[in-house]
Amino acid sequence: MLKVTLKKIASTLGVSTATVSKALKDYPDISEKTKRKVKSLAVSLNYKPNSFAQSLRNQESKTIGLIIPEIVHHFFSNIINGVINAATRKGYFVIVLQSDESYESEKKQIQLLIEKNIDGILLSLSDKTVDYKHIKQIINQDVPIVLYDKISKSINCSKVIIDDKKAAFNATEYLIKTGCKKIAHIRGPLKPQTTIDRFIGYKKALEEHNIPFDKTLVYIGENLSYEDGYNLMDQIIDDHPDIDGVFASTDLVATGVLTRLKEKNIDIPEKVSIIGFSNWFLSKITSPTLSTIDQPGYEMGMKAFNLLHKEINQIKQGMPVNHEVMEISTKVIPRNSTKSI
Amino acid sequence: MLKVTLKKIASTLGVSTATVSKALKDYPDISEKTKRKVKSLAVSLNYKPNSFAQSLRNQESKTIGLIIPEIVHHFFSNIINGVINAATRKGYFVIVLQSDESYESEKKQIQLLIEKNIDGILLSLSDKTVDYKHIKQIINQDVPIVLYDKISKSINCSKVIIDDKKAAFNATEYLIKTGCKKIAHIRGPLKPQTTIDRFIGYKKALEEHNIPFDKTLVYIGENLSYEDGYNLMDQIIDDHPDIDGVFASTDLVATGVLTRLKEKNIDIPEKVSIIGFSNWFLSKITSPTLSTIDQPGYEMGMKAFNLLHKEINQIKQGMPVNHEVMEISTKVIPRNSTKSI
DNA sequence: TTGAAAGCGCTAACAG
DNA sequence: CTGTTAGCGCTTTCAA
Repeated sequence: MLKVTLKKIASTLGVSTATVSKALKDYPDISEKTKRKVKSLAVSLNYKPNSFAQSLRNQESKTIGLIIPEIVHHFFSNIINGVINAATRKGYFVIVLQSDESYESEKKQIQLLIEKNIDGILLSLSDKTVDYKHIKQIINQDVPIVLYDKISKSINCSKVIIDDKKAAFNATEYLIKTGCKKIAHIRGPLKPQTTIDRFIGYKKALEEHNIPFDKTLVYIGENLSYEDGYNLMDQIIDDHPDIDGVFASTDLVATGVLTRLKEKNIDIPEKVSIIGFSNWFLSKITSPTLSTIDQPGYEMGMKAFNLLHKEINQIKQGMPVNHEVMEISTKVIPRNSTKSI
Repeated sequence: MLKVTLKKIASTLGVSTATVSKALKDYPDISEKTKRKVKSLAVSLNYKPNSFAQSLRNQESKTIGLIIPEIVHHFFSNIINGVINAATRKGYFVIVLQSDESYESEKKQIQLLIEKNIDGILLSLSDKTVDYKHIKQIINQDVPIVLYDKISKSINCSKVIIDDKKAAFNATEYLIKTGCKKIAHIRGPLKPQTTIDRFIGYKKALEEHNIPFDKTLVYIGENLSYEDGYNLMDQIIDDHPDIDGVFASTDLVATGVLTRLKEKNIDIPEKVSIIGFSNWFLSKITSPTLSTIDQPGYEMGMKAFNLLHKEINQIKQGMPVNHEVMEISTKVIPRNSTKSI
């Protein structure tokens, strides 16, 4: 099957390519008759505009780049889903790239996307990203960018985030309201903002409810893995046999905690209550089911794309871009690993 | 920051764009001196070739399309991961699209990708896809396509698949070898090839081990969901109180089965053994842990991309393309929901 | 060793 | 209402 171009249509119809181009786009200055002729021939020849030529002319590709720290991850795959759905709806394609939580590859991916003349970038900072030169540089080049989930306050651009402090506050408060008095917290590594914020939220909830903060109740799960939860639970019980609640930074950790408690025949939630974070798929199928915080990845992906889209249009129309920080609200999902209020 | 083009470099250096272009690509017919001059200016000006122009000239975008039935799914996100990694390594981008298991959107996505002049397509058929005109059409247009996972034998193109029959055979045989004599099978809906093949494998294993096939032992889980497994287990026990093994079509179903059995205080694996399919993440954290079949999505994604890449190159070089069907091997992952051999 | 020129396919300002 | 023309930025042939 040979290529059908404007030129071919023009020549077989004995008109100019300009006429054909305009006719197909319903320009008002083309007669109905010509439009009909052109369109019907275009259809019968199965004409498809060459997107490269269009991009070259219009300097836009209708494609954005999405950089994900880790694709195989329930929360992030929900984000991918949200982004792609929002983008598809607006006629955009999404190129997905993985930074693997590495600073180096994050830099490289951004570089690649810029070279590709992408219309905009959606990025979640890798845990290991320490400086932001690479990002500031692309902002200077007027490439629209929106940060989602893992962000940095020192970057001046639009962002979509979860209020981790508030979410952690709510999780902890929920435990308190169901009667817990001595609540351990398994947090992630020291650096990432999300772990810090969740820790702060935990602390604040205790304070507001007049429970003295005890730093020996805070444990670090380096990988926030199932094993971390499983192993730390032993230590927690050793250190504090009278513990009655655990707020874990992720559902995975919480599941490890839960498994270990069951093995030790400690009743959940009667003796120890557990609340996780993320509302992963698996929290619905543990036994008992896991109370958690819903972290709406799909919505976040949608919002992030829509924000980016707005900026792309603003820049295209030469309007001033006003950056926006959008906060997605989270909520406690009560299940059976906590007592009822 | 203004755009740096070949023209700009050429004019500031007082040479032609042709020379600049060639110098940057190390053409042998350019003097070392000019090359040095050109290259150093290009670097200091931070020159990036315009990818639209390159694509237009070369008729290739170094971008492929990946159509996934469902992004938020452990197996498929592994596939995405594999594809993206393999593609990145070869300098390709991956546009990800979701068909949502709908025939209509599958058709539309393919259409969009073709219009985008993508270099090739990776596709897993949606469950609802009934005819293959849309796919045969793109094959006729010489757009390289590789089918992965859910395929159809009546489409003539390269494919990457798992031998579901063999895998299901192995799963069932494993149950038999660990002493099971009366094995139920929870299969998926009637149409998709994968469910059919898994059913066939199940049946064959029984036959080869002289266990008469009993069709009342085959149950259908319409959605292959946790709930399906949970609910069907009641029925299975009612119908066949002496059941001693269950081969579930997915780990999710198996987890439902497992939970229900535990609730009924039926010992796993002593009284009833369970084997799932896919080696989802969750199979490692149920209690008891779930024996299953490893379905290597990552590897599948890699292989699928590499196959596509080969075809892209063959077509580019005008070579004849020989389609290839690649079978990824699976294996039984023994865990604690089955007895030891 | 270098450059002029054509052209990939499309769009849009302008002229007729 | 239609066509001419120029050009987006790059590559490559051919001539100098």
